[in-house]
Amino acid sequence: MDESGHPGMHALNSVHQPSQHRSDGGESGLEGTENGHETRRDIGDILQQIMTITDQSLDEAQAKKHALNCHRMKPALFSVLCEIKEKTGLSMRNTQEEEPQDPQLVRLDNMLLAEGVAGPEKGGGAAAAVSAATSSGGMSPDSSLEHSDYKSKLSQIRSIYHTELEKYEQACTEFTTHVMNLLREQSRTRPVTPREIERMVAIIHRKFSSIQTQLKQSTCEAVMILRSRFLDARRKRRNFSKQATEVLNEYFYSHLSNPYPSEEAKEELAKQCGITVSQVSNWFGNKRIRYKKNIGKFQEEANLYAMKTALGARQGDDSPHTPNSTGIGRQ
DNA sequence: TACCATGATTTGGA
DNA sequence: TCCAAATCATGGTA
Repeated sequence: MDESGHPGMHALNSVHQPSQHRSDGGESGLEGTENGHETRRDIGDILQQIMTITDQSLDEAQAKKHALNCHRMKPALFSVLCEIKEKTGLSMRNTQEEEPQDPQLVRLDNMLLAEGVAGPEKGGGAAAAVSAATSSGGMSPDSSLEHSDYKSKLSQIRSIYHTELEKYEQACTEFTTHVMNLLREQSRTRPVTPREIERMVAIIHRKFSSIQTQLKQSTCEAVMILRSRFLDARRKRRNFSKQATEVLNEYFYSHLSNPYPSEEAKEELAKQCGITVSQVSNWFGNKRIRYKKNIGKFQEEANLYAMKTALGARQGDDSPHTPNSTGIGRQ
């Protein structure tokens, strides 16, 4: 390989062949280095000063440091050291960079977003859980208290999550700034390349990111526990109100020949009873099968509602009820 | 506490 | 997807 082609070598070349770059013989730079001997003496001199700097008092050392910083050879030497360091360090560290995004973190982020813990505050998870509960036919007015409890607990989790996240982000920023300042300060006395600073920042971010992952994980667990408690609660059976049962029974017995309410009828009944369409479907399913199994037992109830229906029909001609029948069968 | 009532869920068929 | 049938799980009551 042609070493002279390496960018790091330009600095050295400029030391060895000053005449190529500076022909004016000015004060600064490398005038007077007609051969390599003087250059080598210069470098040896600098190295000697660096080696002895630890044996000196603070004041002396500061003065020496200043003198070194102002030395005409310093930029060139520094540049070469940086190049060498970059070259030797890269091969070892390249493997650590450009890590793909952790799939677990992606899952956690998605879940927190879906639950309404991360991202903009909205109905989110509470609404999702409630909708899951209602779609399977579970939300009665009684559960509104549980719902508000769920929402307030989720809100607490959200608040804690955001506070902690903010703390971590602030700590990360502060620590990064501190380290960067430290490295910049050190770069005056030792070769620290900008890429090295970037790498250090990336390392710090990775460390803080792993802490954030733990926070996200525990937040997800808390949401899951809360959610399972809420969904378990929905399984608790609550009897419908007397009025709701009456409305359903009225419809059932007045449509005994065909007790299969249409989707519209179910929606209307659900609205009247303060229950969901699924609950109406469940109720009719249970009622049909139980009536069919034991018509005798339900006869009294059937008569009662038939009477009610007849009374209603006599009071108003526009009665919504259809004529009664004794047998169940789909039409 | 046992028993019955009842709402919800599961399973299998059309 | 809707329904029947069976079953589960809980509420209410004697």
